[in-house]
Amino acid sequence: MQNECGDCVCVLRSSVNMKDCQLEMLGGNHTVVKFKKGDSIIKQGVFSTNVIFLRKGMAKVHISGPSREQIVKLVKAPTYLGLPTTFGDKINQYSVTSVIDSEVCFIDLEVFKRLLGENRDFGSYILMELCKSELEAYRRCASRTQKQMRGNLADVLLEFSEKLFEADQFTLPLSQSDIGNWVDAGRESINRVLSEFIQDGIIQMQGRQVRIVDKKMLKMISQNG
Amino acid sequence: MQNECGDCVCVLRSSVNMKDCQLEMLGGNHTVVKFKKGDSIIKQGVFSTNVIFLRKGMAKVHISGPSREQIVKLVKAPTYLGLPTTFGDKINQYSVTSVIDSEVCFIDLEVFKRLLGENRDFGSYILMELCKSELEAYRRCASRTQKQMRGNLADVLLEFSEKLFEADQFTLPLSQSDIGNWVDAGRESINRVLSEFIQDGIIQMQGRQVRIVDKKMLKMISQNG
DNA sequence: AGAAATATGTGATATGTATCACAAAATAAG
DNA sequence: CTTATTTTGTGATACATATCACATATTTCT
Repeated sequence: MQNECGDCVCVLRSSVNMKDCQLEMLGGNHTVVKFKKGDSIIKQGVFSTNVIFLRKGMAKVHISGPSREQIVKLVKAPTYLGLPTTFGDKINQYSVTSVIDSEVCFIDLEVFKRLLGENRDFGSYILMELCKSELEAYRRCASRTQKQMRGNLADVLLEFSEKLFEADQFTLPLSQSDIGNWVDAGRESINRVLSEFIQDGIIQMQGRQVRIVDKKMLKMISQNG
Repeated sequence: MQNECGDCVCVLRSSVNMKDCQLEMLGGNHTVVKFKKGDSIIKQGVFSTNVIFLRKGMAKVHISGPSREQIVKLVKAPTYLGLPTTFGDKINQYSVTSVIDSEVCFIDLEVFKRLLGENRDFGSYILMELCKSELEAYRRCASRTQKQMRGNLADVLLEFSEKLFEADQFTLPLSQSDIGNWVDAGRESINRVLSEFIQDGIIQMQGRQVRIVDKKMLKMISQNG
């Protein structure tokens, strides 16, 4: 258990000067849970008293909009999940669902808050993280609404390739209709553009296995909207 | 000067237990500046070392997107401006421009950080604010992209009326093309829908003076997309 | 006060995507 | 293994909005 927790915060420990006693406090107040692909980790509308850390895996953050479910972003381990929804409101304001098998660490909110107070480095680390994700949210939103489908889909493919999987070949963890909910497009349109990309020799696909062939072209498409 | 600063943080002081010595520290390290309508308060791409507090007035937060300037949100005093852009990055990641004559308080970043560390209440207050604005950003983005123009414009009018001016009658601080940049629409479309609303007896307008006549109908339009 | 720049009002047309309607695959469930 | 259920593939059509093209106000500047 302690051991697990050492791993769990090791990412932070490198940048944050965390005392052993604080690590122990954390170790004594957490639970590790496994989630299978498709399982709900955080559910919008439900009361929450835990800070959640994604140890392994990948998850989608989504919020219910006026007419459909909007995917806000995809995140991969290691990262905190739903800090805004935990601190900003007692009731979860969005959902998080694992898109591949994942492992999650629940930390008691009070313990986490105490830690924030005691360890200034840790506090400013969390503050920074929040700021960055807010900035990212602004950028994404502007980009999504101003580009058209081809550009947005190119962005998604590039994000999978460069940020999430860090490979030219990967398995899409989302269905086409989910991708549609991410980039504000209909499922059919996603399918059509994907076909175009294959036709044009930009990507290859078999099932959900994607291979990016012409990354330069993808970046071109991403840029000119 | 001290006096001014007492006002400046009075909003916080009510909820945050700030010691007099901390107030003084703040008082000694700030500058109050006036901005006229249209002046740039924070400029994207510029190096920044100040936390900025909007004492009086109203400002638009905007970010340059792939093809045009995207207005992210409108804020009114009293509020901090650009915390994410100050903490998240040394270089401003978005711009803030006053839309009516405003008064702004520049606080040295280091002093602000020290304050965050020393005063736990203040720290968690700021953390909360950040979380809330991130949640708000998610909600807005989902709403904007899923609703169509009439719904979005209704939202904007309601926001002016209920959140920003707290009155049924007010003067639009934005041009129609700015409103377009806010809700992702062309200037002409905004104009047309505005005319429709007038025709339908939902609002009255003379110049930029707006009077909301049928608020219920506006809310209806806001909801059904 | 007069000139220049910016903001509004309104038609006609173009265009990207949504939506509907099915068929075929692929996955999950019993 | 068979039956449901969810995904994917593709055409035809509809529609909301962008875009273009002006005319007219209104504000700003000198």
